[in-house]
Amino acid sequence: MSQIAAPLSIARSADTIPSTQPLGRILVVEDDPSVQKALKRLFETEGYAVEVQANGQSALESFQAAPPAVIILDLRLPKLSGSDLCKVVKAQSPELPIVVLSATSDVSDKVLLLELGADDYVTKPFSPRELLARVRTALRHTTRTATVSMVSFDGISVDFKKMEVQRDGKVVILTAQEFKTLQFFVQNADRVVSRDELLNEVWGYQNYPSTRTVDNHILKLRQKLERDPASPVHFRTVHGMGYKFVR
Amino acid sequence: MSQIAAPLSIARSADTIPSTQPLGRILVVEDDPSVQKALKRLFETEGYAVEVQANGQSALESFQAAPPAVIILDLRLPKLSGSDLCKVVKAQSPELPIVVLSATSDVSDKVLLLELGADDYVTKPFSPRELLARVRTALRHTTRTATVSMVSFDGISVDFKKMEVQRDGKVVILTAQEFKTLQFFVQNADRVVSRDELLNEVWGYQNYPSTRTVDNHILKLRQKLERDPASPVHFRTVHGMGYKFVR
DNA sequence: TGCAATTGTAAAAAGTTTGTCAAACCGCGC
DNA sequence: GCGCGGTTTGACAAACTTTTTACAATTGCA
Repeated sequence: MSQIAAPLSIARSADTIPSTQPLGRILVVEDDPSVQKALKRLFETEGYAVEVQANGQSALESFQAAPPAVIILDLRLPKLSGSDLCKVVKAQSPELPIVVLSATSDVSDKVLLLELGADDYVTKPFSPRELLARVRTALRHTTRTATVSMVSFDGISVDFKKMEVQRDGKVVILTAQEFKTLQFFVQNADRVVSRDELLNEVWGYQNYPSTRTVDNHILKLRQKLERDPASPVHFRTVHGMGYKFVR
Repeated sequence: MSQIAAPLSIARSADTIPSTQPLGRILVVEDDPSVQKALKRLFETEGYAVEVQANGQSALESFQAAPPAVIILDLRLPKLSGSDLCKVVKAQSPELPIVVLSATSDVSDKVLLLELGADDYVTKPFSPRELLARVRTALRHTTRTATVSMVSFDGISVDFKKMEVQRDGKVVILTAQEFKTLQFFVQNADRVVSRDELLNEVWGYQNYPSTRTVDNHILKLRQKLERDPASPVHFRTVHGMGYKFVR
């Protein structure tokens, strides 16, 4: 494991707008400008939206204005210490994952982190990939759907664990995005959802494809799941509003 | 890199009682009150039932009255030392996983622990998430390993005890990593697992190879086990999501 | 009825993810 | 230090998905 900061990802250039999956917004709280810069670049190349705050006070304000998906937190901070910030945030949003960056000496006490409510920690110097992996794990965790793992209606059954859909006993293959869309619809059955809401919830804050994209996905879902795609029963259009899923 | 993490989860609040089935009861044996409190909170927010005992003697009594699903054990304990407790428990219930919290990362200590019968250990500055991960792994381990030590399908037989795989009666040699990967797949048959999950579960918490590594191992498994590696039946790709093992 | 806005549809274009191979790397016993 | 398996990485092609685009069909309303 000889990780040096150098050749992490050459694949995507740092300044192209990442058009990848719905990752989240990351709040980096760090006062050292060079670390700031490195972290910002690291996460941005991976497709996250990054906000950097240099001190605890401003970080707290930022968090309260718009909570991010994860916080990466240096423990040594001016104005409001990392541990205090951690406590405040955890009191307000227990589910928000916090990854602490610390110098080895800071964590002489294992109690500290637990009490703070931090979810994970990485000691400096850390490998970029390690930090990424931890952030991803942290995200996956909170995002984990603790809801039902199967639904069925009208001869269609959806198994969220297997990520498999069957119609009349035959497996129907859905793409990742189609599956996610279906999942959202199932979880929001009988409610009218706007295209914008779908884009936000299914596609994520990062990507803003044109709203026509949504229509196309609905089209595919209808073709694959409706008995008569021309007159859909489950994936209904609500003209001028959006769509409504009915079991 | 795409995370499957669509932001559509229903977050579970920390203080609501989880309405899902109980994950299991954890016995925490720890004398430091602040660590007690922190551990209790940590596991309870994750949906476990937690019982705390401050010394070895009372822990032993509690264990005998009602064995928990896992024991988390601090080695330094009053009345009855952690290592003694460990021995007694393992003599009575060899299957009960014990995760030891140890103060030092001393190697001889680790050997000792494993001799005691502990299943895993976490050394001093540990991240909460890491501890959680180990507890989960420990739990999964007993529930599966206890039931199956052999599987066979489609002319392939896997013997977990002997660490041997045969295809059509002939021994197929797998490397350590390949075997672990296979084992994980077998234990999670029919479920879609992401590359990140594989990295975490099979490669472990401290290793962070690139996700390309996973693909290569899948490739090897296919070459060694599938009848037609070009169109795999058992090690299926689920595009955009990960892989799914089907018997 | 007619008009403007909205939605359906299919196919092309753009973009991403995965399969595969060869080379680099790492730890270990000689 | 040297070679040896096993493991990881990087590159590129192939497979597959998603987005865009263009046009047709439908809807709601004056």
